[in-house]
Amino acid sequence: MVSITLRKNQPFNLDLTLSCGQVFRWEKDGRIWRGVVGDSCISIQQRGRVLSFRGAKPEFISRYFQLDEDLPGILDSIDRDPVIHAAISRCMGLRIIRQPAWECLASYVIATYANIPGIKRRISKLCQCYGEPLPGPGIEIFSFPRAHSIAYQDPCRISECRLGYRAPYLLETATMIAGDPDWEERILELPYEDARKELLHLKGVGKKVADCVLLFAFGKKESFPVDVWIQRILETRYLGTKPPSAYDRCSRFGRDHFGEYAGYAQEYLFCDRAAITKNEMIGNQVPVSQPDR
DNA sequence: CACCAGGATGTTT
DNA sequence: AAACATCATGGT
Repeated sequence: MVSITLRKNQPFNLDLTLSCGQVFRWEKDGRIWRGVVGDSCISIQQRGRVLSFRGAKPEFISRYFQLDEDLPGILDSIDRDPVIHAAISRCMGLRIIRQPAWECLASYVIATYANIPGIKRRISKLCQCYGEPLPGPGIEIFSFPRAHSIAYQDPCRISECRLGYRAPYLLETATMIAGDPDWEERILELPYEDARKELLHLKGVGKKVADCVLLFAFGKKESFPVDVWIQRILETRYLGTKPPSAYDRCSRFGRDHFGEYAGYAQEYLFCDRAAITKNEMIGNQVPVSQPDR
């Protein structure tokens, strides 16, 4: 058991960070969260400013949860209207996790047009079918499968994972990635727009999935993914429902309105989506200037 | 039982 | 460019 003591000016909320739907392989067991990152089975709990964990070194934990990022500074920079202000205060301590790139990519290809419990179940099954058993006590725990395992191993078992129409997308993208070992380094070095174009070549990767991968795996914090919830929030609280709001309009608005850390704003809005969309009070809309491009 | 979900793709206007 | 149908599955 190892511990990290968070600095006073470094807010962190483990529960929100692991439960808000950015990662899909963590389960809470009492006070303890258990999950797999890379080849490590990790258990971790938070008591106030103390993080206690097994299965990983402090540096690994710190990088995974991005504890070195200046969260107060980031939140201050995106705190530009009453809606995001309320979300920030309700979700204080939520951090964006630095995910392994392939796991993030594959997960969000699978995640399209499904709800979070269903996504978690499918990913769990995918790990059972194609992952490798990890050393540990008790029940068998599997790593997230490598791309070449999914691409070249028992394609019949894919049906067990109940991916539906996403299965061929995952198989094709896994094949592409398995044959392109340098893809992660290459994309990492590209700026947001260019990296996005690269990802969009992959099957099952559209704008939203690409933006999620850029935000959650490649550290592009200006990325502003727009799913149905974010679109709903923008329509009801920011942009109104005038034109059928296209993806590009919403995403560009997010980056223009919230700035270089728009991705954090997106994640706080998503985390607070239930509260934001509950009161359908008209007149609660944020007055914003919309540059029409 | 309806309706929806961290959408992408291919086709038609 | 924008609207549309379609896709498979499970949650609520």
